[in-house]
Amino acid sequence: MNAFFASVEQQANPELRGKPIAVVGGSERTVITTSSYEARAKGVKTGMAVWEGKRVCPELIIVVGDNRKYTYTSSKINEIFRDYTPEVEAFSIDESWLDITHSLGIFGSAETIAYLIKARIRHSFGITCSIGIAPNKLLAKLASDMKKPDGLTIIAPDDVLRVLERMPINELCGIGKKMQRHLNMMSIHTCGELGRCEEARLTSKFGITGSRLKQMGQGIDHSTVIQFGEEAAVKSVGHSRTLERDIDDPAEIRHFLLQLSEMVGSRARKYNVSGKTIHLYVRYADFFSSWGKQTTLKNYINQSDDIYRASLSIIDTVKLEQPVRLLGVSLSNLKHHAEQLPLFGVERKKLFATQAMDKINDRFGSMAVTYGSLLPEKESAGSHVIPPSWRPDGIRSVDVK
DNA sequence: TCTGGGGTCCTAGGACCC
DNA sequence: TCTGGGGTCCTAGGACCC
Repeated sequence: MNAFFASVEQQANPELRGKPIAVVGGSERTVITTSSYEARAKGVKTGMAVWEGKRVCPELIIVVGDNRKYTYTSSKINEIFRDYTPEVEAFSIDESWLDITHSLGIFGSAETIAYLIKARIRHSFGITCSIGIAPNKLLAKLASDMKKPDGLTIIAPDDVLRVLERMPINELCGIGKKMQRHLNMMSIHTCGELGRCEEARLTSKFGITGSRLKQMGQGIDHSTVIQFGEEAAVKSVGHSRTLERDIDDPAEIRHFLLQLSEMVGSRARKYNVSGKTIHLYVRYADFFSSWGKQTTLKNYINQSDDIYRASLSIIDTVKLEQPVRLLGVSLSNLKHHAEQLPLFGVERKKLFATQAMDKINDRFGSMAVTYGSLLPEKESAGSHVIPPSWRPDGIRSVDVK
């Protein structure tokens, strides 16, 4: 989708149409997550602080995002995709891959399907998208980025090498700033040059990634489209929060750790996972210095207070050098189970209490019921996030071990 | 009033076991 | 007395994506 969050907001509120708008988060130190094309024309970019966006575009309209709108719209759009092939993989909330190899006989050509999809999305939701048609996922993604907004780009099999010849390497999904710099220093600037580079030269510098890089330069990608329900199981569940102001009071830090632990715990329980590695992340007030520490326990846990205790045990080993800007807690080394583990005695009672809490919070919003010590933060607590693991069908598949 | 939040994958070094 | 090689698990950190 093009400028997805901003487009959805402009549809929801006609007064925003045709105007420069920026969608932001709810907290004080938020950044711009998406801006409309009208705003982009003035230089507004994703990741900018709000004041920065206003500086380059004084008439910028700030809209606080509503993730439920976006997840709902995304689900409906993916339903449209599945009218054309069951092989649909959601890459993020606003991007999907469709393998239409086996649909061509029914609908005619790839181009026909693309036009049908574009028309239906425009008709149903009033938003535009850019579609890329190509022999594989790497090239389809590249093609979809070549014309925005409202694009349709086809890279035919016998056209691949011609398109790649002068294409800058950083246009490929997977080559970021650092990799671009490394390759540039090796005098590799275009995909054509990357594809022709001797493999040994790349592998000696990048290891197995080097072989993959050469293939990318040649437009080779053997990865398959992974349908809903077939995705790899989640590997970690985490939350982090930039605090409204920098803090150094240990009691306040513990307070936020409990809040994060509850957010992580409730989501882990919703996914039916527990984990035995807890990772704590701290960013200091100067923004640049930060550290992460992890600890691995003997047992798998997903109760909020267990996660909280583990994160305390980590932070207690550290002497904080500065006030804290951001705190993060994440749970990994996960085990997926079909249902809660059987427990006895106090643990069993605690489980029932937790399940009751989770049920209430599911219905009335996260943190409708929470730990007493978190009450002052009730309002700002669990904001609705869209993790990358978010899928139109709900959560990712579960591996039952 | 500087600069969010959710992930995955890869590498490197150390501990430990056989 | 001094020594090899395979493997797993753990921690820390970086690059990349949206």
